[in-house]
Amino acid sequence: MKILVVDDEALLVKGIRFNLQNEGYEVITGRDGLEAVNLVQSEHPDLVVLDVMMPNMDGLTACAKIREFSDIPIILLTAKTEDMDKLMGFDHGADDYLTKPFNILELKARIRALLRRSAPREKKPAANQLTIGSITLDLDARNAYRSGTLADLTAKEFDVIEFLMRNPNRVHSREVLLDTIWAYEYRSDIRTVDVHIRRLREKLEENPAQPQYILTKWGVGYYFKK
Amino acid sequence: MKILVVDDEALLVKGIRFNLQNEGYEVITGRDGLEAVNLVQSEHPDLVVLDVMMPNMDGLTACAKIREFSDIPIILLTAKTEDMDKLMGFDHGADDYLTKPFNILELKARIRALLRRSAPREKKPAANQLTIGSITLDLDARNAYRSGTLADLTAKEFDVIEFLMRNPNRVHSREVLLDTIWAYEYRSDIRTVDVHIRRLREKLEENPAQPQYILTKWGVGYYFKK
DNA sequence: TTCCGTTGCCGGACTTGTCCGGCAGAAAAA
DNA sequence: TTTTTCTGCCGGACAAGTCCGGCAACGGAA
Repeated sequence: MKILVVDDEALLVKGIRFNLQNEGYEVITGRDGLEAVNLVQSEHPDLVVLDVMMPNMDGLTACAKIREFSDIPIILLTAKTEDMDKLMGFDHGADDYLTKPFNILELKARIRALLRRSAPREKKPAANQLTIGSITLDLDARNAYRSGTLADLTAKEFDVIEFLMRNPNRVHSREVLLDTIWAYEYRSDIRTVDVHIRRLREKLEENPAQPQYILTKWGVGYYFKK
Repeated sequence: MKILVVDDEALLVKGIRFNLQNEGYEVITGRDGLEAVNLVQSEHPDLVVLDVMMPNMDGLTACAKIREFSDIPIILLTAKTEDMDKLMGFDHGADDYLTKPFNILELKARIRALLRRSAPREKKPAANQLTIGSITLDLDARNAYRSGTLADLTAKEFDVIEFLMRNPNRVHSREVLLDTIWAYEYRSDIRTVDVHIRRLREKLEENPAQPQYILTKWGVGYYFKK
């Protein structure tokens, strides 16, 4: 998550940056309203924190400008409570307001709440994936993950592990695997399966010598243990 | 727009109700947390204002309960600033927080901001464009931009990149691309896709030799990386 | 004419299949 | 039960095959 912080008080910006980075956000900064608008266009942040009083272009104008082309969440900062009161009477398109000096915990909480609300729209295309134990397949991207880290599988390898994971706890003979995965390609050597199993273990198992998922049924074939 | 206000101080509720109704909102009210949860389920309001200190069930618990079945915007009210500080440290699933006594203008402004964001149901005859990373498509003008500068794509090239960007992070085989993009035109050679991909990379990637968006899944096909 | 979509070709990179020696597990024998 | 035999599995190495990207060129449409 990338956050843009814009204020002409360098010290304040530095403090906010430090705190947000500790929280795991990526932070970019600007000094005035003009910069703010440009940075939103070029950097595509996920949220903007804007001071109201700034040189070049004030925060309210910048806020309106940004709203012309983006629906990104915006938090406005004001120095005085009186300004705040005036602010509240109108709809500037901002999503939240804070009066300086503010509690950094409060800023964090408000950022969290806004991101939580605006985030789900990106997640929507519900990841088409298949997870058993610590192994996950992303069926769209055709990627496999072991404990969250990407394992670089080849096309055939992915075909094999997908078939095994779609039919777990069930032993498949080499013949069956060849027939279904290798399909109508010419029927190759039966040991080919062994090699693919071995490579999958190397890439997906903690300890390939003692696999806990891709198991051998002696004298029969292979299966994926759930 | 229907707003649910829940607080055990009848006078405060009355004041808020009066103000919000003047603003044109429909207002329903409750006295404790249990009622709050039930009313959200039965009345389906568009937003909830919840006091933290209440009999029967406090506001935080009610908030969590509501979050189990609804994504409706929630504003929490606290009596003391100290409570507020504690509140801020955790993520309760609320969207906003206010300390009593508060300016009624501020409450109105926050309600307005939350409803604006959660009601994109009337939205978007606006800019018909599609942006991922530094690549933007203008679907009306059928123009593509790399970091804001126009890339001069041909018709087919635009068709290809549009399809890829509409289905990002998902691998498409050459066959699928030919079937969907070249559709009912006579089925041409499969390598045609390769050439179009190459030209798109030349026009849209910083470094076409090491593309960061238009990627190859070896042995499978191509995909657009988000 | 110029531009665009298509096709063929080639070198290099990557993947897949095969072979083989060694070893582990299962079955048979003691 | 323990020991022996044997079958099947594993892992390394290598060879064959496949795929990809770049280049060049052709034919047709604008």
